Amino acid sequence: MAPKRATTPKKRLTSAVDQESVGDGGGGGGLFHGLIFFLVDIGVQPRRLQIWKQKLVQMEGTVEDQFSKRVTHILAMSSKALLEKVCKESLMPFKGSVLLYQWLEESLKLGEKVSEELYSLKTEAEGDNESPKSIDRVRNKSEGSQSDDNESPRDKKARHSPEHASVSPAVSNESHGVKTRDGTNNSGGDSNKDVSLPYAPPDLNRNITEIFGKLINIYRALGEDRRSFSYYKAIPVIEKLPFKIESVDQVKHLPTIGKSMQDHIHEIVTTGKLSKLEHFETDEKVFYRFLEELFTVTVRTINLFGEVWGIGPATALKLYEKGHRTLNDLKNEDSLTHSQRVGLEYFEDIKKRIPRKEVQDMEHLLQKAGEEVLPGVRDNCSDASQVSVVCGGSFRRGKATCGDMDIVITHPDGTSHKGFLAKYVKHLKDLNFLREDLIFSTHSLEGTDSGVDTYFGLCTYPGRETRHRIDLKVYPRDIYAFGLIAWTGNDVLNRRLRIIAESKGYRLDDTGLFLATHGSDGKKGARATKSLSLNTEKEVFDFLGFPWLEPHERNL
DNA sequence: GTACCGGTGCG
DNA sequence: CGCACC
DNA sequence: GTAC
Repeated sequence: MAPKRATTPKKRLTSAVDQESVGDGGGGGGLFHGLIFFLVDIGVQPRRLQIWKQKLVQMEGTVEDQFSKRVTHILAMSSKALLEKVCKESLMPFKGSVLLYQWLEESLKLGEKVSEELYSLKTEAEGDNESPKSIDRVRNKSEGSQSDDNESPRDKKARHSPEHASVSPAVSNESHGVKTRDGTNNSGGDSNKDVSLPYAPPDLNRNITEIFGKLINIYRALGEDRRSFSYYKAIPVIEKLPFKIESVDQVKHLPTIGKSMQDHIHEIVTTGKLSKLEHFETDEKVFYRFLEELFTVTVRTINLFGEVWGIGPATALKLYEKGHRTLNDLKNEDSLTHSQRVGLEYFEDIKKRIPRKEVQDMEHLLQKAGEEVLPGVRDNCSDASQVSVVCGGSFRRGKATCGDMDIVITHPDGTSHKGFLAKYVKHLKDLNFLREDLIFSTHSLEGTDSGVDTYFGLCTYPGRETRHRIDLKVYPRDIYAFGLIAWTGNDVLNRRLRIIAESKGYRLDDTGLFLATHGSDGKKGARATKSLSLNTEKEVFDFLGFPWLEPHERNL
């Protein structure tokens, strides 16, 4: 039954922090006496934020939860984060200081307020006289973290392929809602302004992130997911830095960068390489004394096997131990599942990236095919009802090439989606568009589960034979917004949204937003609790109190 | 010392 | 169940 | 490998 109506989340940021003033060994003193801070929480780990607030208050500063005239200092992780929180207009008349958090860190470290010069985010009076050296450098960062592909380190077989064509400015923005025949957006409608900003991925420090990227793969191949994940988290942190790292001191206090990574960074900036990585790449044995016995292995082979769709670290290792050494060997292996066989057969194809243009063509093809399977309400009625087919994933985020296609489907009438996928897949096979199946699951018919139907498979661009990975997801209209968000990503954003939801007492996933029922409610069978009803992406963002991001702004 | 991102299909 | 995937 |  109707779960308690959720009260809208409070807009307040975390309130004044527990003032349990910590002892603080030496008289921290009133370093920040008289200063009034507004902290932009975007892109800051909550824990970190909390610590900073605490410090500021300890040292007699004041922290405001809202941006106001009283504020003398704004601190932000980046200019982008800043603008998400404070609009440019209100910033212009602002006379105080706008600084990077690093200013605070340095000040805390040295025990005195360091010069604001180097940390200013202020864009001078606007218009003509641009800021001095202040910062144009900061303007574009965090934008193009070229975590090219899509998602987590887990998935997507970490193909480190180049998509470095930067971001295509021509972001097809589609609509966030359900497309209706006559082109009106019957839902997602959000701000339609298509701001094609001048992207310019900063990417100083590529020297470091590239090496860390390799370590991610290596550790994953060794089954050390945790460690791998640590590097994964560190990369975006480093990427966002507005300067090129030349000394370890500059990264000493960054989150996710601890002792070891500092050492690594030190070695990289001084010698240009990382001996640890060299070892991994050349020797192939030795390191991991404790694993040595088990893995008398070449990391490469395991890595390679693991790149086959359907084969993960465990299976890759098994296959290696069975004596296989090449992909060709695997073809004779009986134990492979159907999916793995398909993944193996089209190994090279699947790795190829798809040009944006082609994805767009295929999106149209898919939309058309959808309408053929499920003809919409004709007639003149303005409210035509038509199946909606949107390509999410990196495509929707505006990337120039895509590793695969994530198709999110729904129907405005709220019922016609049922049973649609099966017919749709059949039709697409008749069109010779879908070529091989990987996974096919349907729930909409039984009404069990949340009613999402899913298909994973391979498709081809009309007239060609190259296989591309494609996912089709059919959502009931009422939870469509959640599916669209989840499948548009990126994963960093998804996780941030989830965490925010949790902090507000909810659980968020691609099938909805639920009151965090504690423990009891099993989720099998018909869900006991229904998702809160939010019709558009915008509504979800708003509900969570997260600043709206256009799809192409979601490459966090 | 220990947790770290979560949920689902397949075999 | 464990493995793989998103 | 990092943070609690």
